Amino acid sequence: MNRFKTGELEAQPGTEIMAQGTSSTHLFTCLTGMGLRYTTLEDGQRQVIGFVLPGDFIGLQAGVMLEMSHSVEASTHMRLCTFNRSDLWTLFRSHPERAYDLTRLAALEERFLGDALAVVGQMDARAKVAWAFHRIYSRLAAVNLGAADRVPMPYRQQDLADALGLSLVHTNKVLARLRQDQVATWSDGKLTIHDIQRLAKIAQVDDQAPTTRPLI
Amino acid sequence: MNRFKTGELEAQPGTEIMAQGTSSTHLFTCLTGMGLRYTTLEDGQRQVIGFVLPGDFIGLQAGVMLEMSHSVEASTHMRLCTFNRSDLWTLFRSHPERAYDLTRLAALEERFLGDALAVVGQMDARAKVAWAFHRIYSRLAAVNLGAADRVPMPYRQQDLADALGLSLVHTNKVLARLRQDQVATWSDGKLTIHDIQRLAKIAQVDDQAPTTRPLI
DNA sequence: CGATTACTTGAGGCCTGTCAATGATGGTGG
DNA sequence: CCACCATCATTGACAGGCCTCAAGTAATCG
Repeated sequence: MNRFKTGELEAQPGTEIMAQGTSSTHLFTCLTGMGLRYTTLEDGQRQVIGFVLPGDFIGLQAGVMLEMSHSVEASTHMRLCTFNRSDLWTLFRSHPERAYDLTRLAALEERFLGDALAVVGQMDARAKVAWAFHRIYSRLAAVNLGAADRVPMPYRQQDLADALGLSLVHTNKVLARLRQDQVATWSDGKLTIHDIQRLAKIAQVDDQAPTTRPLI
Repeated sequence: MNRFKTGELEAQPGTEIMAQGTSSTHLFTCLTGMGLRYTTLEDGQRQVIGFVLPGDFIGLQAGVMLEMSHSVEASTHMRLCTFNRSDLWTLFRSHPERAYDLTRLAALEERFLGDALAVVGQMDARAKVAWAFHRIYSRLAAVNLGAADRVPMPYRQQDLADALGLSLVHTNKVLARLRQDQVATWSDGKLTIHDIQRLAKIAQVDDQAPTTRPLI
């Protein structure tokens, strides 16, 4: 895969890596750091589509369609591995197994989005926040980041609120309650899980082995 | 593409074509009829992930991952084109341009899901319903089904409610209001658009050219 | 040290969910 | 042919979860 790598890029916190509605000649893989995917509606409201973690591929849509449907922004300092979009077609011709991985990755993203949709559509605020915590925690654990019960979560409460379809104020109150109930604490960019069992129960997920992600 | 076709299948209304959490040796393309994709949560609540229309591919997840994250059900009588899952890998080796289409399709689904997430997360009930109407209408228009202002929509109000994260009762009241306001009427499985301009405005979408879908 | 950003907390109101009852339609069996 | 039942759509009443408004604290920065 390194044959297609064209270089590395550093992004500072707050930088917009890809912009909704635009194309891009480059695709990325996140090496270190964390970020956000989000769409902005016509009336200015923002929906956070997902969180970008190390190992994530960025810009598949720009690669195979011509336009990104969402923006990607760095929340922390990020190191990115860069590819040329034009090499993507070459990869499909000469490396079918890599192309297959890419498709699997797209299907995995689709699955994640489906899960998120179910959460945002059906769960109440407490369950939503618990689910987000569980997702962040297990995904970071899968790439060996953070300690046993403490992982980085360098976002703002507003980001979480926009991800879950909640207001900032209500999100804050739910966070306070989860903290009081000794389930999980999120402060200073760190998420600490106090009771993973109860968290999983509130979030309605069975706490099982994480799915492995193909690396691009 | 017909080289991979292994046959056709008929499904009656209410039939579960693929089940969440299971694998499948077959993949499908919807030829005629309409259906639903949905996930069922642990507590029994249902989230409709999307609507299956003629031309849609079914089972990509079962194809490249080993498990479906959602179920697919026929709402009307459906005619399906069937493929063998094992042929998928062959396709990647021998027909890279088809494999590319498949990936584009996956990326398109991801985009649709992202849109849906933004709608369910950010919009109020009236806008949600208007958006769903607009989506169904424009997607069906893209495949030349239905008349100028009237398209088939063979779902139940409960299906729409589960798609938008609303209760059945409230969905019904919003439908009544859209009808009274002469925006759109949905009854007897038919959706009639009275004022596409206002509908698009309520749904916060610019009424523009539909995106073309690669056919598998 | 004023300005900015992010987090916190309280009060009040509305959008939406829940409960409940009714009507409409179609299939089924006596 | 008509009770009987199941499914779906409709409507009203009421409650509650969540949003909005507002104010205050804390931390960072030029």
